[in-house]
Amino acid sequence: MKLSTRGRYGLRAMFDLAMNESQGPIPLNEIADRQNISESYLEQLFAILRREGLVNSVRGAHGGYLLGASPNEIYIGQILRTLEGDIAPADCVRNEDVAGCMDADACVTRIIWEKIRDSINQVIDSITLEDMVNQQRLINSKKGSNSSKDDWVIRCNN
Amino acid sequence: MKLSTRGRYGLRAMFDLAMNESQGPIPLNEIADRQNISESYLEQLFAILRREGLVNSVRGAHGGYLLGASPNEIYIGQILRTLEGDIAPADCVRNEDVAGCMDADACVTRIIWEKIRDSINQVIDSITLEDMVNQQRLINSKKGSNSSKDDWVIRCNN
DNA sequence: TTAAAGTATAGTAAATTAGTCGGGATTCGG
DNA sequence: CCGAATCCCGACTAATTTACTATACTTTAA
Repeated sequence: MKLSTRGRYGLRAMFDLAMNESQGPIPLNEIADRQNISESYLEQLFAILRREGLVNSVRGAHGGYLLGASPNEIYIGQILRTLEGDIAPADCVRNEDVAGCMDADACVTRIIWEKIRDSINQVIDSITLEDMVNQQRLINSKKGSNSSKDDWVIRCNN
Repeated sequence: MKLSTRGRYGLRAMFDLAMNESQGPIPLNEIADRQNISESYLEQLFAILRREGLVNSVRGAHGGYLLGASPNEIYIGQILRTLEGDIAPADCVRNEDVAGCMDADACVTRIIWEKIRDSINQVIDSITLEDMVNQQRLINSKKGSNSSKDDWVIRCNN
């Protein structure tokens, strides 16, 4: 019942972009360094995110990636779903593989999976990247003067 | 982000026991047949459930398994957690492997994982086996006279 | 005594995950 | 125009996890 690294790394990388929005295009190696994620793996993830319009790319020297919309328009649900597919505890409650669960209406466990799915979606579809950025800045300001530029960097791989 | 078969099969098997509570000990091969789950795999799951006290076993001929408590005392959260460990989208928000996420308080993604975890737990810790049984009987009664004894059997593997 | 059950542990095949690798195609700065 | 910095693409692979299977018990009712 864990998210895969796709979703977890992807969210961190998008959050990284949001924190650096004003800096122009951010090259992947910067994100990879800051977040301690393999650059070539990130390339895969960003290819997916780009197809979905969640990021824009700028090719060539001094290129990099930009958010595809303002941080307050990007919900983390979009990010996670793009990278992981529908978030659900069982296949029979994913839109994708509507997986012929015959008699679905009469299936009590299905009702449980639906409730779990819906409660997850309610969380991830109510938080934007902007929310995350604001929360991070609040945390940093509370830490006071000894906060460095990279205080917001997420070090662990979760 | 799917539950494994351990949790999914386990819940169905426990629900099966709850539906048949009055029948005395239920042997695993009955559950395996009804639920279309490998019997030897179920054995493994029931070994875990037994250690946790969620079921009691009766050995020997005419033996089988009984619920370890009344259906209204068994929350599906207990079942899922016993078989899957803490339900959480990332390791850093599991009680089990408190996995040294240094600076955890300052980690914004962690806050998201916590919210997801909590919303899932709220669902699974508010539903009992009795709730499931009641809901199933309600569904069956609505279907009217043409309902057979095994109308509640879950056929799909989700 | 025998057959129907549970108990325990090890092994294994399949699937998924989490990457790596190699070679392009673009673009900027000099 | 050249070369370095970048994104782009697809195939490949290693590691892990999952989902069982197999084997060899022990216990108990009839």
